[in-house]
Amino acid sequence: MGVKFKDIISPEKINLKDLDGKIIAIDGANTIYQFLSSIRQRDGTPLMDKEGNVTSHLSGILYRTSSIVEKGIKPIYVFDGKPSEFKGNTVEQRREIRQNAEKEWKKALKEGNEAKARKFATRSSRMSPYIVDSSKKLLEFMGIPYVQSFGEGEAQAAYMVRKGDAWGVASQDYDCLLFGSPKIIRNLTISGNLSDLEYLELKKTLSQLSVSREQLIDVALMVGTDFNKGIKGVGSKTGLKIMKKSNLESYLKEKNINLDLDIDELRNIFLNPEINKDYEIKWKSVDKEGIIDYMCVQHDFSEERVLSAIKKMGKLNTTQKSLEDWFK
DNA sequence: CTCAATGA
DNA sequence: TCATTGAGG
Repeated sequence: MGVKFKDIISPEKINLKDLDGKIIAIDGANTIYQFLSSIRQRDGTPLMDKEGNVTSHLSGILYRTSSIVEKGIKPIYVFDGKPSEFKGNTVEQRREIRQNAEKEWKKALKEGNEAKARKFATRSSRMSPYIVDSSKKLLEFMGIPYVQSFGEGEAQAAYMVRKGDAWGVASQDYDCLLFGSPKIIRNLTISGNLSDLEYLELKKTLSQLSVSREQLIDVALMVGTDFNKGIKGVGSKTGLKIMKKSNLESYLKEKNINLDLDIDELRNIFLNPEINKDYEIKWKSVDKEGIIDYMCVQHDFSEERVLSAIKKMGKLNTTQKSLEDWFK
């Protein structure tokens, strides 16, 4: 879910056109999870091929990626590696929520309550190895590069932006700020064409809040992150106030609160994450035969629609080819 | 979520 | 051109 910073963040509204020509590192886990949650029938059933394999994520990746490529964006997907040992509680909690949601979904289906069914189905989405593997496979056919992180994908993506390999990170999670991504895009959708696109700069955000990145991380630790529970009764606004007149250690001491975790170790998750520096970014031309076999033959997608998506990918290939030709 | 058809 | 709607797999 990420840290709850919504109330203290003031994003800029931007247009898709503003991203023309930009390399965007896409938070794969975040994006795919959203596809799995939202691409469903009215009763909550996900899209599936004839064999019953879920295909919602493939639909989302194919159509959104081809559309943003058509708009001039050069995407790189970034996948999560091993979850941090601190994430254990969060992982466990999410599994419970998922399992409960699945029960409620089936119950609502029996009752014939479509709205309720969909609501719970949305929450039952799960990232299986199949989901990740099939996503990577599709990206390979599409010629879209992806990077495998060692740990958190957001940390890897942030590194890539700092290094200049990408212009910004696309993710819904504010965690990217904590990981130090200089630029963040939220709501990178194709329907959110009009004005929903949000743009955040780390520098601007910090100066608006009058804190350092280190202080913002401490605010997050008070509010609660995927890696720790946080302090009861402290939200982002309160946390910010505390940080401005005190600091985390003093506050904990003053209120006699024990976080039960090594604070410096928590800070290090954001400040010194393990990064995969051995990656290659290259956009290739679409494997038209491969993509049609994979999507249409193996997963029952409409050939007409897949072909139209392939067509949109053309923008990327021509730029890439002309560049390659130039250096030959 | 995105597509494509539809009608304003 | 734009908003709406049902289907997609």
